[in-house]
Amino acid sequence: MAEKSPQRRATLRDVARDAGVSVATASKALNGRKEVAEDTRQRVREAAEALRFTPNSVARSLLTRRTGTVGLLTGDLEGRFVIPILMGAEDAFGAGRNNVFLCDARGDSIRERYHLNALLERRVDGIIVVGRQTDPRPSLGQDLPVPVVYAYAPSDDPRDLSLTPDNESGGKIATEHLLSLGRMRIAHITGDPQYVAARDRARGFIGAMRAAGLEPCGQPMFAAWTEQWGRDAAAALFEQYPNVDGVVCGSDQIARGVIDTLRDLGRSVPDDVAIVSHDNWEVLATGSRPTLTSVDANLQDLGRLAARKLFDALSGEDVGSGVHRLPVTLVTRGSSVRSRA
Amino acid sequence: MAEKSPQRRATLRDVARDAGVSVATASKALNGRKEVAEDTRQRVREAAEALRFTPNSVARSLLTRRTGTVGLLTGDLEGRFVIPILMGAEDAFGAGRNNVFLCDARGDSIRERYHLNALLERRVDGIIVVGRQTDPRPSLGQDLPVPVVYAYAPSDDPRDLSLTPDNESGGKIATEHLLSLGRMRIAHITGDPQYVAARDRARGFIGAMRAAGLEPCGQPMFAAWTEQWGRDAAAALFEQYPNVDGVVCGSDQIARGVIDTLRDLGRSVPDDVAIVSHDNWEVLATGSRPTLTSVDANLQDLGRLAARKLFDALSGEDVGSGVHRLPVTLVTRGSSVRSRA
DNA sequence: CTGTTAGCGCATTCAT
DNA sequence: ATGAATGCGCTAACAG
Repeated sequence: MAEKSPQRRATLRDVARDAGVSVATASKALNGRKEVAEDTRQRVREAAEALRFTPNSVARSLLTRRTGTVGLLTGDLEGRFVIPILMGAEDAFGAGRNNVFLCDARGDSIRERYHLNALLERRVDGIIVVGRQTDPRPSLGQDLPVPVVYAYAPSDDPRDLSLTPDNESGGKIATEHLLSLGRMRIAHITGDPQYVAARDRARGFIGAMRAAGLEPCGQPMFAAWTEQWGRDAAAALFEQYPNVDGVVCGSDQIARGVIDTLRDLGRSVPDDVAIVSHDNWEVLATGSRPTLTSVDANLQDLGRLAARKLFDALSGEDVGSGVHRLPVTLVTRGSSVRSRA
Repeated sequence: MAEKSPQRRATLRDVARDAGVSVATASKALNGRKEVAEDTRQRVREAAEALRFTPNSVARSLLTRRTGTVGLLTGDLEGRFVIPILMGAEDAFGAGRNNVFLCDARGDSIRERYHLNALLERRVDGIIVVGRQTDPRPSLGQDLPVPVVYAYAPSDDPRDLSLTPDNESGGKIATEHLLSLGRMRIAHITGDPQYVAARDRARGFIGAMRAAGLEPCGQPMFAAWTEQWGRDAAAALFEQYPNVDGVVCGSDQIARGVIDTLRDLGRSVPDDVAIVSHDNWEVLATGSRPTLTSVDANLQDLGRLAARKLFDALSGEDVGSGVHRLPVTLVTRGSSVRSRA
């Protein structure tokens, strides 16, 4: 591994000394300020290079009262939805001079409080709170000294700014897609009814059906976000409604299960039954046979936007407030439209 | 969202003033130093509370030359393997007073250099480099002023400390598991031969077969880490060797594909053919029918260990060097042993 | 036990 | 164009 440097790292003073100038001048030279002679600047640069000088941003922060850091407070990293958001945020920051502190509270509110405090002590310029469900979560409060943006899981306080995917619209476009393909006997199999996401999507589904003047085939079937439930639900569904020709699934896992059962039943996807699902989880959607048409929540964009909102806030603008529902997109694949192979 | 605090945040001086003591005393009081009268301490605490004082760790860092931060430099966050490692590291740090800077270089070495520099400017106490493959990656160099640990992807410089899963042993225990079940006609279907991981596992497989005095059914089949390849390879395999009774798969995705084809062929898993795979990717392994027996790389442990090694280095110990191959574990499920349901 | 003094490394006045 | 001085907020050494 890398050697532990035997002596102190070079400071601006060392550079100044070697370049034969004052610290002030050295500072100006390295920071590209105009009021410095070109040759002086060059000398300073060379001295800095020779000493492998790395400016100490800790000292700078102390002075400027800006650390250029942002805290990312998440409930759990396992969460499939946290990562893309995190990537989006990291992406937006990575381009600039900011860095992200990652804090995983492991779903424990005590630990969250603890991490929040740590972030505040570190003088982060702002905080993004990322939840793993779209259910509202407790606000961190209004009296924080830094701006906060909530991503995925909205805050339960409308004074906060929250960004979350528009799941109702997701259920809608999924259903409209099937309708546009001429399917008319459509059912909805989805996950845990405790999740707002499940209920939102179901609402979108029903709304789209009504708007088309059609009745859904049975009530939306709620249970779990698993392949197993997809298999079981599909078996029950096709027993009761053998002529269903389209299924909107609440998740890719459920869709995989549904397709599995349909194969057992000898029904062709998409010819006999077209399937649309949610989440567009790459590994599930593209590994499936046929591949899955799925609604993508564009989480990376959501993360980017969250970061951008924070930037705006840092430059003095108001962050805004309320829950913003961000657009989702349909990704069409083989489970709804037969690919010409 | 949270208000931007109108005025400066309270400083230790404010606290000292309100408590009627000097800054030094206030500092000692809050830091729990012995040389302070209990009632004084109490007064200071109350003043701090009243002012909602949050110590500025930036100032403290400047003085102590320790930031209590660690950089986590990763190639790409999408990577399925990065997250658990990251969780492990965050876990190990989260317990203490440390925080993690997350940097995603997006697979770009320029950006990696850029991030590395940023981390150094921020005076992180150490760095963990996480790659997405077990193939060796370029060292960051020996002349860094902070300790570095490489996780998952080992450094190509033996002077660095690298932690990576023992994939050869993974191939071995997977195979031995099938052998212990009495299977004797075993084949190996795996991923991209460019990956060291694929070759290592294959070596483990062959070694275990030889050790048992058996010949593998055909050469290990290399191609891609996808379900599609699993399906295709299985079809080819069982055409040529219809009596295969066990398959070691290079990944859970491949295993899913293999099982898919076996169902088409009317072969029962695990009765006719037992399957073992690698990665133990929860969503794939438990969603499968039957569920997948899979080799888990214990990546979270790996991340934790990496963090711990860094700690040791920070306390002056030598980090050590060389590539350390960490133990992997077999998780037994329904694809190799019929569950009594 | 408490207060005074002295920086940590840097960017910014304000002189020169 | 350059440099001396100041202080960001805190802790450590020392003196009382």
